[in-house]
Amino acid sequence: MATIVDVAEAAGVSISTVSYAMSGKRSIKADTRDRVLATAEALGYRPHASAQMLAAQRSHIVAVSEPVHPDTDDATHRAFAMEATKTARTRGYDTLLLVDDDALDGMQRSASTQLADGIVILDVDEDDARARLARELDCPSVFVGIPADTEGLMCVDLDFEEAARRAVDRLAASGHREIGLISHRMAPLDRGSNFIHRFLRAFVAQCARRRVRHAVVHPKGHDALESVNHLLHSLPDLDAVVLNTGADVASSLSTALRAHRLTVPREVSVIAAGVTFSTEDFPVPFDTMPLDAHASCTAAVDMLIDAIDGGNREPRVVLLPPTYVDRGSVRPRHPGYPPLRRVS
Amino acid sequence: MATIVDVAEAAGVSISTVSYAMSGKRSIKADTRDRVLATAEALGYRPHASAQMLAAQRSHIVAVSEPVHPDTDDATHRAFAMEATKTARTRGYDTLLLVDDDALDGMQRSASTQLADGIVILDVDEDDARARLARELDCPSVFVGIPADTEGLMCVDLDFEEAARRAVDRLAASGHREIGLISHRMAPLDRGSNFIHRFLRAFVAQCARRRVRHAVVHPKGHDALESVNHLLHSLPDLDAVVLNTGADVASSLSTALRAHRLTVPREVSVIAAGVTFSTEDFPVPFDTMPLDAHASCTAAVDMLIDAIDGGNREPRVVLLPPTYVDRGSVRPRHPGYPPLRRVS
DNA sequence: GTCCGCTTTCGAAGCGCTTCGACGACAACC
DNA sequence: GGTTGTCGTCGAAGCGCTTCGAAAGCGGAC
Repeated sequence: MATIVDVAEAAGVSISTVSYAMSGKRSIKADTRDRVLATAEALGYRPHASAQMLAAQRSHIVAVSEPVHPDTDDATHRAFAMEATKTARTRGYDTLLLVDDDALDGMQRSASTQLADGIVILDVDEDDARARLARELDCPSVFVGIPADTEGLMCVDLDFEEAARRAVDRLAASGHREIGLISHRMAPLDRGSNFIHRFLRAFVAQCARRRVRHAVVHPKGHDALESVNHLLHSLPDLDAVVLNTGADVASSLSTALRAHRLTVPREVSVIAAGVTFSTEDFPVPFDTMPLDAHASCTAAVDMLIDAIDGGNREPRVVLLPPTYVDRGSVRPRHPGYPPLRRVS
Repeated sequence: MATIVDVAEAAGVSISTVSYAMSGKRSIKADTRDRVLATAEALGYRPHASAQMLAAQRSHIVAVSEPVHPDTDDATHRAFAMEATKTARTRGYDTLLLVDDDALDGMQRSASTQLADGIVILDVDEDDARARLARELDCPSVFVGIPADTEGLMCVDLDFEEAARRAVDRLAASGHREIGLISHRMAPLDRGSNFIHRFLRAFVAQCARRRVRHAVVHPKGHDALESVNHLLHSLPDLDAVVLNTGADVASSLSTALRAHRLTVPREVSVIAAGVTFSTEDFPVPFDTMPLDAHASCTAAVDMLIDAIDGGNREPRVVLLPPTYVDRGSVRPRHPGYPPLRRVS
């Protein structure tokens, strides 16, 4: 392995010149710089990561805390880990994976040994032990998700409340009067997964505000049929369904409705909100306000890096506005109702 | 942040004594050691990771290369990443996640900057560019999966060939004469995903050897019905199905068979082989030879660490013998057939 | 009393890089 | 001609740890 000393000798300069030529932190005469870079290239020189970390007091590594629960949705889980890693990489950072058994320990360890410059925290619960730890650590961390107590934290997430409100508003405004929400299963809800609660509360509140009847169901299995049965029991004139659930349940919704002689959007309008999967390939695609792992992770990683490099550790909560993708699964209920203005 | 110097001063010893007390690499008088450790504890001393790496010339980090394809199975993907990380952690190593865009670059980078001590390579294709790169790098790497050319590589995987043979043997030995294989979709197969090929080839060969008729189908959608239709077209007297496919297809198999008035194991025996999901909670659980992410990753990480710390870089291919879990989904075809001896 | 060997501890030399202060050369200015 | 400033480069001091060789202290053998 060639070291900076080898490059310096081969190029006939001092090691500090090599360092500055490579980092660009001081001006170096153009031909010296070119010669140094060419020499480095020729020798296959790659700076030694730990030497660089030690000298620069910066590891260019971020830790990603990603707990796994029995009810974790694999696709979502993976998408967030991957997107966080990708974004970090484009910013010059590598990512260290912290798994659950090790969540608190791992944060503690990577922070106090200064292995990581910062921490991204995924899959946040309403009452999350990692939030308490994050406040103590003097290593910046960003939460992707909003715990109940955000005091002193930096958080980023889709604005689930706004997504719920927009879904209800859009349905109410186009004349729907009985809206069913198919939420997530009880397990993650009980655990306190933050966004399910946020969506649910905002949905219920907005239905009250708009004076539309509503019902909520938490599916048990993978099929939507049981959920649809439940909803129709509470709302015999069900005319809209909002989905904030997994791909399995969502993909079987049309079939489940058909079992009751209901079709989308003729008898029932559907909006999927805050979901990671795409409904594009469904037999009947649904209007969607996606939970975009890429957007969330990019925002989170950028905030983290701004805290590391820019020193901006101001606690704050950033809510990303939902985007409404119209796929024609919402149809006005009253004949002659003015055509909908396309939102977004 | 307390450093080793702070601990040394507070404990009234030299820094080398602190170092040895903590690492145990030289004997230190018991009461000195205790005093040092107590002081370190009291000061909240954690050795600085990069300083340790630099001095010891060892990062205690392994990189995990995990490409993502459009056809990647999320659950499997996640299980392997998590298990690799967990095992590494129990051995004192952290894991760096290398995502696809960055697969070759990432390996190159983490190896040549000595950021990683070794590399675990997941989701291996038959013709994998990472295999070529691994041969050049002087950083040890272990493949979880077997590429076509294993020259100079260290590889670990479930013995898919043996799993296929055992499935066929067991079915043939209990009188089955028409075995259908539901394999994976075409996409990963075309891409060259190594284990699908290995299973497939061994299955076909063993059917020929045992003189049983066979047919193979690659499902298109998530439902098994279409695959069952195909199999029944080729094998009207289908009496057994071997599954080497995803959870979606597998979970709908019983229903799909029922559509043809076939039940498991009455008319059709079923064995799932080389699968990551459990069939335990299926309405009809299937006999399974699981692809155990934990076992594979443990073997791989241990092999890697033996290469790093033990210096054992001998190229080799380790095939993990399949375990047969009997759940009663295989029933002898001929009345009076001697009861099966439990394999496994 | 001397020498040997053992245990326990220390000092110092790195590991490979970054970065600060300084220095030499040269041009510009009064 | 001296002063000032700028540019390009160098030397050396770290960053916080590991590890090697050696020294100090001590008991036992001769």
